[in-house]
Amino acid sequence: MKKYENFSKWFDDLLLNAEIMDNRYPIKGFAVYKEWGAKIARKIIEMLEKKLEETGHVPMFFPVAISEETFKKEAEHIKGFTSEVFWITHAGDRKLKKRMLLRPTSETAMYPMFSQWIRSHADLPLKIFQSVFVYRYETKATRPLLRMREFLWNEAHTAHRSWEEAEEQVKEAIGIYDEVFKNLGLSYYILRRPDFDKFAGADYSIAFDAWNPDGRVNQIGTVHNLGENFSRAFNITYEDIGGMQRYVVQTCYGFGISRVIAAIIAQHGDDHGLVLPPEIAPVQVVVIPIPYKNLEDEIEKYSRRVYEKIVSAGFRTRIDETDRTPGEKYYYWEMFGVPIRVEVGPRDLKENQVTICERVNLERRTVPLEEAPRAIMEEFRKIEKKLRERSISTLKEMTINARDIEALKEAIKSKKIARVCWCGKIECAERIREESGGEIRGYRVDIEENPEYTCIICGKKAEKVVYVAKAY
RNA sequence: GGGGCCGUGGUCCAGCCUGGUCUAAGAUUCGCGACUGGGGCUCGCGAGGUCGUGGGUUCAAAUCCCACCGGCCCCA
Repeated sequence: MKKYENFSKWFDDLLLNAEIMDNRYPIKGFAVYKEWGAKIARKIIEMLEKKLEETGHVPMFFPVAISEETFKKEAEHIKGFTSEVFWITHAGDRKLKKRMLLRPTSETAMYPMFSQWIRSHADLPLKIFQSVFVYRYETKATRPLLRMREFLWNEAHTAHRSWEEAEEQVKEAIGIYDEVFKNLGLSYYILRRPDFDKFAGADYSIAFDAWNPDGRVNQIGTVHNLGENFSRAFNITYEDIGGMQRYVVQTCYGFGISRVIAAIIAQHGDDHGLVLPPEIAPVQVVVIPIPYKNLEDEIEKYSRRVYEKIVSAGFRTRIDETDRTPGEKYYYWEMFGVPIRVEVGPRDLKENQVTICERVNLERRTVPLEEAPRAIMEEFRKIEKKLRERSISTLKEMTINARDIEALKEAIKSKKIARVCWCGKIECAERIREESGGEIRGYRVDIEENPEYTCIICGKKAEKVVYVAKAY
């Protein structure tokens, strides 16, 4: 399996072989999360929800069904989503008088409740989240994990007293996502989307675009400042200290769990299979006994001792005592991305040591059994560092500074992300898309970048440095 | 939105153009046994297929035609 030769096939094969997801479910855009995928998803959710709760967000679960009437309250929002809504129109063989829909996102499920819950400034800020499946009838080609009609995400929704408070909330949200993504070793650009590409109903949107080996960026998270757009539509008001009724200012942000799994696979995986950051690996350490003739019993006994030692140090550990050959087991567990393999053979038995092999570069070293837990912990830190650094340098290599249209076309064609100067006009944005096939994803918000050139299309003064790429 | 390619045991794939020799070949996987054992070893026996679904043409369809479902690629 060659990741950089045929990413699409590599990715699909890996999903199946590593038991992440089985895409053979007979409905387009729907698939099964198998054990490995489900466990990874749960670990990611755990990491994220912990951070959300630490920053004052509370968990809730809202219904999947939304009434048509409620859904239609915010004009821009409907425009953005209506073409991809799944409708509930029948109950048994009776046609419903009032249609319902499956949430494509939960603003319209939540905000009518917000307007009942929020009475005074003392009820603010309100910060809630849920990790749920949402439904969008995608018309473009669906892809497992990357573009599904049912996908798993975490969405948080907040309400505030003022624009300034909401701005602070946007920063906090970006910080939370950035920290979780960084802990997973991912790299990406944090981009403010151009106005024509913002979330339907938002004042502005900021998104996390992760790199992918095929050059198509993967939007793994978005943060929106909704202003008063929804609070006016849903009449969410509070009484301020002076006794005035005011509209709340809202934010919402979505963390694409399915897409984060895709990014982990795509950025860290290699020709041997998955490479998982230790924190989310369902199995962190696998013990492989290497039996030799006439030494089977001793090796078995010793490798169980090794296993007990590692388990009791708190690592998620498995011992592979099947009768396949050691080499087969190496390939097997590498496929599943287990960060550390502990090999236990006659040499180790004799020296009272173990051989540990890390997944990123498949480098081995031997350590005394007593020191194994400490050495494993050390390797975990190194693995995390190596993954992060490798991913960052790939993102750098993938980004091409394109001065003119030819360079832009060449960059997109060769599966890169182009960095270009743009005047801000929509006509020029359209030309960029038509000429190159990539779209403007936005300008960076983590650092300030000043245009070095004029607009790549019209040659007039450039307003922003923007990033252009194909997208999922 | 427009165009093209594809669908055959769990997986990969031959056969299709030129219908009959297909009772569908091979590899892999899986089960049992032996052997081996520090990177996918080897051997024996065995299991596994409504040829995506439905309809049509024909004496005869995996093969030709139509529709649908599913997958992939290119263009917008």
